[in-house]
Amino acid sequence: MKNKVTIHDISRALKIDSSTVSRALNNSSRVTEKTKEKILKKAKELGYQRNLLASNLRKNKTNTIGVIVPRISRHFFSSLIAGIEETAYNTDYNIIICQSLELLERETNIVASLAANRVAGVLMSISMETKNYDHLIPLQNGNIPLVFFDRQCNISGHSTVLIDDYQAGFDATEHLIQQGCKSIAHLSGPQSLEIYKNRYKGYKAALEKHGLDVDPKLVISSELMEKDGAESIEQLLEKNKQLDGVFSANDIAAISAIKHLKKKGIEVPKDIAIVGFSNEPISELIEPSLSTIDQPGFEMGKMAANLLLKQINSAVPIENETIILKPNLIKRNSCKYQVSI
Amino acid sequence: MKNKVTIHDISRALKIDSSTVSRALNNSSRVTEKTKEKILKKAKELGYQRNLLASNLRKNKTNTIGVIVPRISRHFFSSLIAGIEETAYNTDYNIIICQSLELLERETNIVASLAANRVAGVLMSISMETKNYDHLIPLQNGNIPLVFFDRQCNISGHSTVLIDDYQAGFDATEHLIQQGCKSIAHLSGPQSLEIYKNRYKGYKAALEKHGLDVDPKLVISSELMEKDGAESIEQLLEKNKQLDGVFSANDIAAISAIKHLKKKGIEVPKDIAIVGFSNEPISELIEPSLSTIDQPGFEMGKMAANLLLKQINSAVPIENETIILKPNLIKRNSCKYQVSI
DNA sequence: CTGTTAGCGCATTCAC
DNA sequence: GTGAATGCGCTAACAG
Repeated sequence: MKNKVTIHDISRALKIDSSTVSRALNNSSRVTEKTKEKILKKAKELGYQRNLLASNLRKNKTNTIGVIVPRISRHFFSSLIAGIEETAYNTDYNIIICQSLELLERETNIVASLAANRVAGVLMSISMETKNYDHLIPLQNGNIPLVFFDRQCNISGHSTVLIDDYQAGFDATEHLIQQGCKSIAHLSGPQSLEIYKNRYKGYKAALEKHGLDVDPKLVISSELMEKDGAESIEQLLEKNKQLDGVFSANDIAAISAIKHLKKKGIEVPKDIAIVGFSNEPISELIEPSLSTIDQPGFEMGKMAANLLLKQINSAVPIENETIILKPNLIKRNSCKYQVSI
Repeated sequence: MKNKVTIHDISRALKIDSSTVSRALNNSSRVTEKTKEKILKKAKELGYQRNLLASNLRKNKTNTIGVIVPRISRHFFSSLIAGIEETAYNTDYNIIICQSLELLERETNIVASLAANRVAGVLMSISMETKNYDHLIPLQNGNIPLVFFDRQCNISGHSTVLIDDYQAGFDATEHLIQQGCKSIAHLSGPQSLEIYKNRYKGYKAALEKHGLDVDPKLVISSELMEKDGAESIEQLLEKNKQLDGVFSANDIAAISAIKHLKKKGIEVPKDIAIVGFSNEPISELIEPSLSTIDQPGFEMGKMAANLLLKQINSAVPIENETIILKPNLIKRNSCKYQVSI
């Protein structure tokens, strides 16, 4: 049986005008408690359910925010989404989740779809493929606020939440140095993305601080996918006589590299420490000696959502903010096959 | 600058009635190719963007499906969501993601909200707290199709996608037996949920098949949260002189139990094998000996979404289906601290 | 405080 | 094939 109960039904049943019913249902102060009660009672009796579509159309705003991530199933992003959902739930917003899969074409379609759905705002982490931002125009046209997270975007006019990648790179590398590593390699990502540039800068800075050379043979850039980790570590071993530590700019490549080493049973002169990002609860178990630098995904999600809500709820355009979160180095003991950040 | 371009604007500009514009934009066959072209051109020129809110209100249906999971950040669910998103994207649907956090109250609110938003359908995995299903009535009232996944629900009239939990429990237990374990404990979940009942049944069946006793002292039910794993393993060690293997009904508890054992440096007479669900890419690294039973989350998401779409797109109510996916036991060598399923 | 009026933007009847 | 009229369900403006 279809639910066709509208405010008019309860208006008719009570001989009260539908506008008053609407007001009562919205808990307006300009309705007597008595009539409010009567209306609410009748509404429940008839099984009334507000049609938010109509309400949103009339008000020309929705209670939905769009979220675009490269890949939902990566733990950093899923915990980030959890953070967004948490604050959205508390403020009566829904979230629409979309994944770009690092593809510009998908990102373009998604943006258009979100704009057509008149979302109240958009939170996004741009794809690796994205080099210019024409596809974001529909949001601009629709006057839809946009907040970036994790991956920085070179266009002005938008708030951003980032992790201090420089610091993360620095901390990770310094940690390896403190464990006695001298010859430390770096698996880096596409230099078109700020996050990888900054992690690399942190790596360099830590080496320099401790008087170690920055050897180009020790740095390999890739897309940091599954296959890249194994390939890169292989190359590194070939090219370098000595290799004490590896700082990986993400977890996927780090894990792949470790798997590769384990599979080949490679014993290198010194322990290898590999550092990438991961806040998997499970990661602790990999090695008792594991050190990690946690990316605060959940926190970041909450902050990004709050930033966006501020924009949504302010009548006038407000100043953009950039929030930089500190990564969290969790040190453990030795440094064999460490997976971290 | 606000995007206020409606079909009326392009109607006015072209001196063609808005209804024709609407038809053209919907690619109706009852519009000349010529006028269609003119209209599409003008639409692009003016930067027209269809207002899906209005369209949906008029058609009384949306292009959005709601997804309710206990917790987004658990890998099984996030990869499941990725599967749902994939098929949704390909069929021009959006997905609204909500997490119940295993709380009935939240689940209730979420259901009401989705109903109010007139989603086209709902995919859900009920929370552990959910014992009856009154809170699903809004969906029924709204005639909104509902498909369950992962966790079975004892009400009829809905399609379901499940993993063969009996088989998973059986496989995991038999694997432990084959590794030489005789005294195998089981960390089970709330017996109100079918999945845990069935995993337990599989456990029992495997023991019986191999002529081993089913000892009640070896079975502990809990909510399988972080704290439960450690507590349960502690209790098991206290109560049992011998303990060769443990089959854990989920990964959270299993990981917690392993951590606890490692922390206390407990050496038990024989190896302990702990089996829980996890398809983390990282899990392989925990122990070279790790065996896992993968839950096909992505696949399940796709299947569930397809089932729902079938319901949504059929004019008449269609027969319910139950799809049972096989778990995937990936055997590795020894059986020390195994985390799987 | 409550009722009246008038749309939000679109799609779907009907006519012609 | 196209136009004119109508209303999806709700809220906001204005009266009173």
